[in-house]
Amino acid sequence: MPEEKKAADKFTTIDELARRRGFFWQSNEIYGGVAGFATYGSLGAKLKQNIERKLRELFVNKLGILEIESPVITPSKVFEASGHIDHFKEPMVECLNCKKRFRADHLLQEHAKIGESESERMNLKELNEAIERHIIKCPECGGTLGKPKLFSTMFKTTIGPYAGAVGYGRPEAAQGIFVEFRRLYEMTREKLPFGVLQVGHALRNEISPRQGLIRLREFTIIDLEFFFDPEEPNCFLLKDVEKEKLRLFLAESKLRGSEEITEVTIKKALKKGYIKAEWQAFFMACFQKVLADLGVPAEKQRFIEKLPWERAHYSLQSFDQQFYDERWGWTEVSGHAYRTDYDLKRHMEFSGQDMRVYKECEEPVEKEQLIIKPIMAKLGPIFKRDAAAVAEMLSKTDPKEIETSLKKKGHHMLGKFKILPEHVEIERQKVVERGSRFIPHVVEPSVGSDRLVYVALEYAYHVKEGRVLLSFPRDIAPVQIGVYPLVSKDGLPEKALKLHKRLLDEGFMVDYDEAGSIGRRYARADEIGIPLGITVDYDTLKDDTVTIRDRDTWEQVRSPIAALPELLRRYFRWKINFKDLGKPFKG
RNA sequence: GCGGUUGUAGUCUAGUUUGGUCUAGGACAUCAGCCUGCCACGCUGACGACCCGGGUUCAAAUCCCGGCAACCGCACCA
Repeated sequence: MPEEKKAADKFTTIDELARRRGFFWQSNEIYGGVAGFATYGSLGAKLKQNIERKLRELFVNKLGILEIESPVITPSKVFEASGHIDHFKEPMVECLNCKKRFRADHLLQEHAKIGESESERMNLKELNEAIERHIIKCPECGGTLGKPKLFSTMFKTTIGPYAGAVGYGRPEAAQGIFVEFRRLYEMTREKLPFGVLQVGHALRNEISPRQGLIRLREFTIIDLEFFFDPEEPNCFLLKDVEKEKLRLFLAESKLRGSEEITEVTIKKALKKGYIKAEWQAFFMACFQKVLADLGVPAEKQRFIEKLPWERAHYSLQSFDQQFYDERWGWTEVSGHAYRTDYDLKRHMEFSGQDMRVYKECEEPVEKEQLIIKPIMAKLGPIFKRDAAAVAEMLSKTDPKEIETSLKKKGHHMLGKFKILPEHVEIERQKVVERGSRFIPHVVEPSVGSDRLVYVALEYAYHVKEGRVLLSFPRDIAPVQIGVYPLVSKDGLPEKALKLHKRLLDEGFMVDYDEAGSIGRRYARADEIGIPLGITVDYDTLKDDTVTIRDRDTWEQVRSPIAALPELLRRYFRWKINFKDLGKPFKG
């Protein structure tokens, strides 16, 4: 905009631009709005779609990852299994005097020497009793503490008319993938490794969301769950990325209080054990590329390793991908967690469904198996009604243990039951093992779509000669082409409208504008990041050629209309550059 | 949630201290028209605002209370 506000920071400037030009704004403004919700306007919605499309192109199209779409509302059982109900809430106490709030369990750990695992298992009543017993006062002012209460950051609801049917808005899209694992695995024709992607809304009832698109209560999450065999953890795509460098901010540096960045190739990061899973390293490289393609240079990116107590309950190792933000410093865009078999294992326990996969051995292994068979004809008369239970116990005990015991002592005690050699038949059987069952491991890259939109905006924002440009990479620009008559008379608008229609018909996102001077229209277009401007002038009427203008350099070339569709298609697929679009032209 | 600051058209803002000449002023944007022959030209006109709800007062954008929201700190951020 005309006067440049030196004082305003980039975030404020972008926020204002976004509202004015219709990228996004706060929802429900007419009622005052509530923090943490945003509505995208047509430009923002398109930008977001384009960014998501790029991710799909990379992961779904090129890497063959499956995409699914599952519901936001999820029965509570799912989050009991996933551990979110236990972990997505915090017991808080408020000081009755100074009103400051504290984590109840943290206070007990610090002031009552109660261990972390113990304090975390306590319910509110126990916490309250423990606080009273240890006479814990407010660490700030010494005031009396109120009763602890839980603050859940999941949105709770009831499903249907029954209050007992509790559901939650999902805080991540991942669980929608884990619960469908069996079917998805069948869809890959039972082959590992494979990945599943989901793009969708997630809900987190943040205590105090600020920062616009960066922290929303309802947002779009892109979760990618990649399943692999922990015994074959090698990433067969690693060679494509192993020479790429990552900037790591390792936990060990953090613990030392250092800000040291370890810049290493993927290969070295794995060799040195900085990153534990190859696939995780691979996806980290992918996301570094994604951010680079959105305009964030490598030196404005880093991966920060989470300290053990900062990690989610399901994670063995986590990195957060951060970009440098002028307002807030290093800000997370994506998280990379090694979730191991945690989720599938839990769903297996809670649902009773088998989440294991079957793996054939390379060669069948012949094994001799020891089998202890109860002779019921003998057990019955001796143990009477306990006979069945004894047989059951026999089957659950390690046969080897029974055999040695019988050999050495002449009997084996099963609880109070004394088993003698004549009660059982010992058999050695040859069994051929053709395979085994195991729970796959998972690495998860997870990225906030809204944050990507913000990143793209922040890094596209430029000021040239006092005018604002959004220099979006050409493949994410919400509008690709502007078509303008040089002046709005002498048949130029008619000619330009025809061209506009034709380009729309070719599948491009095209704007038409004839209001105001040509310079004004270029400026308007630059401000919403339209990469190319096509102008119909008096020569167009004679020879059917038009000028094409580059948003970033303001240079122009001249080209015949007939050649445009093919040229433009190739331009937007990054096959050719601006200069290849036509002959140089001076207006 | 707490403390501080703040809330005027699409955007940025004047006015708020000291209530009344405020029928709320300006700039930019937008729209209509003229103009316009390649980078925000100019002219004419139009549209458009006191965050919401109470209170004090003859009178409230202005003072008071409550709510909501934003910004900055604290806390939270799986």
